[in-house]
Amino acid sequence: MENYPMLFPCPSSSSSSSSYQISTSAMGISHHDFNVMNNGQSSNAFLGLRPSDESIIDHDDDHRQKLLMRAEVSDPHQISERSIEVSDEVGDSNNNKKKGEKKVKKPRYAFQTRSQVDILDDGYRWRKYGQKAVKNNKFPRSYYRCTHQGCNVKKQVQRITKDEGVVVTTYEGIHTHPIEKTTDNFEHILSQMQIYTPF
DNA sequence: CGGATTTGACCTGCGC
DNA sequence: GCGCAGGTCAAATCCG
Repeated sequence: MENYPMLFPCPSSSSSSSSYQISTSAMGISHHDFNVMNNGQSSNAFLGLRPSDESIIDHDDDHRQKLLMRAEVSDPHQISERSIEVSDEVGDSNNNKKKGEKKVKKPRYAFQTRSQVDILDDGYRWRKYGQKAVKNNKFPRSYYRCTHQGCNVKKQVQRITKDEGVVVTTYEGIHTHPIEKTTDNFEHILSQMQIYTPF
């Protein structure tokens, strides 16, 4: 089984409606329930019955709408919490922009993880190319690029002021290559997360 | 020595 | 047009 990025926009969605395929194969999150928060309303989505399975989450046509998903690990002994934000900014496939052409934004996926470390091992190799202080946040935002040749995926990592234990990782673009480390990637992330207990 | 990181400068988009 | 904030570049530096 090859490993692909955890999330990617549905490529076959030719209409203007926005749907997303969630590939759970990359990180083996095949047995976790996802509670999808959408404008305050929640509905359940179960992602990835088997490692090769994909689920599609639809949402309505508001062009810049974001889905907020809260994921909880089913195992009660290993309760952690993370949320995934899907920013609906999928451009056309033509990324080489010429002069005067409108800039095409790539889809972005943001993950919130409760973790002591900023950099989670997601199986890809990243090179840092910038760091910037952001407004209303005492922690700087770091900018990374995938080091794989020809792969233009970027990610931003930022710890939030409101809750210093939470790291927001934003991915931009789609990897053009399989994941570089194939073993236990998601377990690795889980092991780096602080256990979250609501009490 | 080569690849990764740091960091100030520069670029760009956006709101006023 | 101007200023601000976010994003990127690239030279210097670090480090294995």
